[in-house]
Amino acid sequence: MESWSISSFAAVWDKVERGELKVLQPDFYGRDTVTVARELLGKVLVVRERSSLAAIRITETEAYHGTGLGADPAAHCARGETPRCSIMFGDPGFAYVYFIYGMYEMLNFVTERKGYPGAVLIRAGEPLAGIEVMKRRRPRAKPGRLASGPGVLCRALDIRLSHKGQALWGPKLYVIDDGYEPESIHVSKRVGIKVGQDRPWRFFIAGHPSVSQA
DNA sequence: TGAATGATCACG
DNA sequence: GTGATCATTCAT
Repeated sequence: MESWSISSFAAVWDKVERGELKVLQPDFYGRDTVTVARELLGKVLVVRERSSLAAIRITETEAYHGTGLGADPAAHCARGETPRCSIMFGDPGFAYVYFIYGMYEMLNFVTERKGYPGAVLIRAGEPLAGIEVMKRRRPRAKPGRLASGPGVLCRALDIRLSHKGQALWGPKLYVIDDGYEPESIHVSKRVGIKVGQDRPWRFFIAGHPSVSQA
């Protein structure tokens, strides 16, 4: 679809210092989870490698938040703070990564104010940079769908459990606003959950080839 | 439609 | 300690 000409981290940082790219700060995440999920569409996730980087443009997200009676039952935090989800109760702007189905990592961004739990699941993205290394990690995937799904997105970007707790403004993970504005954002029920289907908290860029469906 | 595959959590 | 569950993926 669209290519990102930047292929080295030095080039990214140069543009950040010149104000052409903006690294999202914790205040972006420290708001209502559903709003953050919607506004993350079109932002660029950069994973810093040794001397290069891998990057995707976020095209599909889901919101999970709340705890206690009446809270979103699909959220890990719904039944209170446990070792796995305690980071959701903490400061916003950090990665919440968990392992599921014995096979896949899932990448989330912690939202809301400290004390109230929330996170946005990053479900899909359009490959922008580091495409060769992503292909090596997912040799059977079609080029435009290297990160089309929350599990394979982590595979393509080599996001591991060890990334849990990483800040989203560096030095390993960066979420960047490069000025791109999605043309049309659609909303739907969340995918792959058995409860909480009444909440329309999935957001995606309409018609984008990296998204599973409309 | 179901197998793969293991961390997590609610029990006791 | 144990068993059910799970915000998935891919091949059948």
